[in-house]
This record gives sequence, structure tokens and C-alpha cells, in this order.
Amino acid sequence: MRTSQYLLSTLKETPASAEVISHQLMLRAGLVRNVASGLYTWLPTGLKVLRKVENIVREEMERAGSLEVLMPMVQPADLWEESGRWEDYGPELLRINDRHNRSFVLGPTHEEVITKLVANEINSYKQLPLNVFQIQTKFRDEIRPRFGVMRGREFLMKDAYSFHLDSACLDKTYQAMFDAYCRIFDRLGLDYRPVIADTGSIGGEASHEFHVLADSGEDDIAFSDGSDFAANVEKAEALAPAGDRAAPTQTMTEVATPNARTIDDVAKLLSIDATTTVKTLLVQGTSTKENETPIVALVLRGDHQLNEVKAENLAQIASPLTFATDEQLVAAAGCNAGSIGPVGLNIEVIVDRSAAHLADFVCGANKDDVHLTGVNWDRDTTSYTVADLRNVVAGDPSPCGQGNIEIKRGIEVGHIFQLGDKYAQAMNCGVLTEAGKNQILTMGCYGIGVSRIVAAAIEQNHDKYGIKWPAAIAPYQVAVVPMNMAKSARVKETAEALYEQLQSAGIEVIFDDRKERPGVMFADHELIGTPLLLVIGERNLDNQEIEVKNRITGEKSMLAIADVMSLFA
RNA sequence: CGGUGAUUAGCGCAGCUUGGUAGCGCACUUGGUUUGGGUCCAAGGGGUCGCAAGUUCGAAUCUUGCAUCACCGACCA
Repeated sequence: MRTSQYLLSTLKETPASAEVISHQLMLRAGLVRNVASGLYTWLPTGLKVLRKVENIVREEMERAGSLEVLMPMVQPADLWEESGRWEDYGPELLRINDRHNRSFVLGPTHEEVITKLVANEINSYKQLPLNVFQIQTKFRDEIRPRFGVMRGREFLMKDAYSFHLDSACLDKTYQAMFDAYCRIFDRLGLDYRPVIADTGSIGGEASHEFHVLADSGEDDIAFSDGSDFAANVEKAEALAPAGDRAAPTQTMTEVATPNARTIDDVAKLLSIDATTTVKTLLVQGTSTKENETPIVALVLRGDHQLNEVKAENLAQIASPLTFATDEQLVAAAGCNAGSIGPVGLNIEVIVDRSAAHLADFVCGANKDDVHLTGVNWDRDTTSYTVADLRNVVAGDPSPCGQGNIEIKRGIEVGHIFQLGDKYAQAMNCGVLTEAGKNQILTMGCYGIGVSRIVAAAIEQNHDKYGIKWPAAIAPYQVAVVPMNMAKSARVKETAEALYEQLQSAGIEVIFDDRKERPGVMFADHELIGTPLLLVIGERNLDNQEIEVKNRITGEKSMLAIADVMSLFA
């Protein structure tokens, strides 16, 4: 490609709307342009990268035995009503009507369509297992699209679905997909981790997320420093502290804590550490009778954070997790937020394992502006149950039993689930077994955020000059950059000849034939992140040499023109 | 959905307090100059100042409403 005939569209200045580095560089390097909130046009350079990611994903899926299909982005509402998600999905599902006023959705995912297809096409156990995938545009009406294509509303996703007679067979495919994902991210050249994940709203049993590690990631990943264990913080179990709880040494005493509403306030006022306090959160419980919502108290150590997923998964707690209103607080505890404690509380109390291990702790007294010190479980309050309620923090013992937890940020680029029979059941997707009986199938589902990978790769591979693409997804492998070609016939001839040679050898080469100063060309190619620059100038032509610059390592070296193909051996 | 802020040329911004011919840098066009790291000089093109209403002789500027965008929170794969 010649730059004179290309749409480079590089920007010197960073558009104000771009917050994270990948978004800034994608705009500056001319990869994408914003069309509306969360919607992007891919420019030629960006599309090349996107297609490369897509092709690697496709090759590895096919190699793992998955068959490519293409389902429509617009799906009839009937299918969603059949699965129950028309009600369950909420406002993220964009619903539209056609000219006949029939309801459709823009597909945020395709479980319904594929399950329906398989229900119609597959009749016998002999046709199983089946694994199909597509690479398709999805639409999710995100509340807050941000970070460019990292969290767009429209995005490119590879989604695969597998169908099985039994869970042993599903396990096998799940493992094959796990391995395929590892190969994909290895080939992409990214630093990634598979982590144990919460199954979230899709529901199901086993689940792993694949995260690209980057400080700008939106998820916290808990790692063990003593093993391979990695889990989403949402899912990582917080173990009970080792050893027995200490015996009480203090008597329970009321202290005045005027205007101390937060744990920090209380700890400061009483000159104690937050780890010797507990906080009590009141949330709505599961409704028992009509119009009656019980309030449940959740007790955590002062320095710990509530894990909403863990709380929601408890039978007594309403899902989604909802905090008690101010009126409910006063009715249940007799005081306002900031002074609530477990002692004498007349509602169900669930205590986190770490909070339950404390002795002589501080908590609210259920009287405004009063706290209790020297409180002890079982002596001062007896009616409670213990559960894992909190987020793990760095330094916690790892739930795998080896080493301690370390926390890093990750960008979720892949997610594999064992779905079970939720959709197959709803859509009556079954086959006749060897025994001639109808049996509902069990499913797996496997997603990769193709467009998000482009952004994640940049987050992980950039410097102050621009993008440093891993070779596998660079839009061009090499740039031919002539110095002052307009003035030197020798430079022009050499550059043209090199370009021809590389091109006919099938190498993706971009030839900067613009009448620009060297600095402009260097800056553009470094911004775009082409891994190799071949610099052709008068000063080296006497020796029949060109300069080779490696974008990734920054190394420069001289190379005989005749040996140029050795770079691609 | 709540809080905050923004909206002036393709991009980045000034002008608004104190109403009076719409500006700067980058980018773009033309000519010259320069040529191994975003040259320099000159001349040009490009804007219903987000939209609507109001106040006023006169509104980018003051008032009100609306829209869009962004950030923080909540929510979410």
C-alpha cells in the first residue's frame, strides 16, 4: 500500500473525549472514528487489525472442531419470550418494531437463535456433540459506553455454542475450548490469564474468564502467589481466618460517637484500627408474603468490602441486591445509618467469616451517635449465622490452600460457560437417545470480544510514540520509508524496487511515498505501530545498505539491500 | 438513574465576567523554502458559536427550556 493512496488519518493532538490510552491511540493512529456514543467506524488500518484478530480466532475455533455459522443480528421477540429473557434482560436489550409493528431485538447474544436452530436440525444422539460459532456484531445498550471500542454498545464478538447429551461430553468440549482460547491468546501475543469466574446472569455451572492484564482493566483478578490459582474477585472465596477466635477480655461499653458516621470516623475518634470494628449493612431480604420485605443485616469487618455477588447468592437476600431505604433502616434498627450494629438487632443477622472471628470489637449501638466497644460474639449477641460475604483483599490466604492473594487489574476478553440445559429446556431442544427416548441437551457457550481485543492489545503494548503491535496483529509488517525521495532518484528507485519486491513476496508492506519530511513519516509509522521500518537514504546507498528499525525493541541496524528478505525468513 | 462539568472551523482551545464586525494553534489549499526526527515564510479556504424560546436597538456573551457528550457513582458481560 502506498500512503499517497491510503487513508492514514493520523492526528497530532489527542481528542479530548478519549480517556484511556488505547482509545487515544486508536483515534490518533486513524484506526477508528466515533459515530455516536458507543458506536465506531473502523478505518482501513483499524479494520486490518480487527480482521487479523478475527482470523486467528476463526482458525483456532475451526482447528478445535467448531463449525462457523452466521446468525442474524435482528432477532424476533418470540424467541426471547420463549427463553424468558424478554422479561429478564432489562434495558440493555434494544427492542425494536418493524413496519408491521412486530417486536424484534438487536441481538446482544445468540443463545435463543442457536438453540432454536439445533432443536429443529438435530434429532438424534448420533449427530452429537455439536459445536458451532459465529463472528458477528452484537448490540448491548450499555448504560455508560466508555473507553472507545473497549466498552462500546456495538461490538464484534465470536460466540460459540456446544450441544451435548451429557455433562461428561460437555466437560470435554469445555476443556477443548479452554485450550483453544489459550492458543488464541498465545498467538495474539498477549499477556493473559484464565480465571475462575462468576456465571453471572447467563446462569450455569463452570465458568472461566480470560483476562488480558492491564492496569486500566475494569475487573479485579485475585491471584495466588503460591500456585496457578486465579479468580475474579467476585468469585474468589474469602477463607475464615486461621485459628480459634480469641476469648473476650473486655466488657461491652457504650461510647458517645457524635457525628461519626463512617468506619473511618469511628476509628479516628476512638483511636483504633478499622480492623477491630465491624460495619452493619441492612439490605432487603427475600419477600415472604405479598408486600412484605424482610430486612437482613450483613456484618463485615470495618476495613472489608461487601461482595454483592456473594450476598445475592444467599437464599435470604433479594436479588438483585438492594439496600434498605432510610425508613426501613429506622424501622429495623431504631437508628440511622452510621450507628447500626448486630447487638440486640431483631432481624436476621449474617456475619462475614472474618468479622465473626473478631473479639472485643467495636460496632454501632443502634442508637444515633453511640457505638459499643468490647463487643463479643456469643456473649453479647447470639442470633446470627456466618457466611462468606466480602471481597478478598491482597494478603488474604489463597482459597486454593497455597500462598497468598495478590490482586491485579484485567480486561475481560473471553468467557467460557457451562450453560447446562436452561435454554435447551426452555426451547425444547432435545434428541432421541440410543434407547429411543427424548432427552434435553446440555449446552456450553464460549465468547471472545474480538473488537475489545484490539483495544486490550494496545493497552498492553504501547509507548510514548504510539502503538507497538504484536507481529501477529500488526496492520502492516513493514514500512518502507524513503528519505527525501523527491530529490534523490537513487532513493526513489531503491524504495520503489524494495516495495515491489516485498509486495510480490506477499509481505504486508506500506510504502510512504508522500512528499513529507522524515520526521513526519517516522512519527506516523511509530504511532501506527508497524513493527519494522526500512529507512532508505542517500547516506547509506553508497554501501548498498538500508537502515532497519525495530519498533518493538527500538534497535537500529544496517542491512545490505540484497539481504532484505532475510528479515522475513 | 443521581451528582458534576462541557458544547465556538475537521481536531485542540481562547473569547463570555463587563452584550457591539468570531479568534488562536494544528490540519487543509497555493507559492516559495527546507530535507535522517512533527522546517520556515507568505497568501488563502473553512464556523447558523449544540437546538429552541426570551430579554435587548443589538446576544457566542444575559435568562429559561431541551438535546448531546464526558467524568464520578449506581448498574452491567
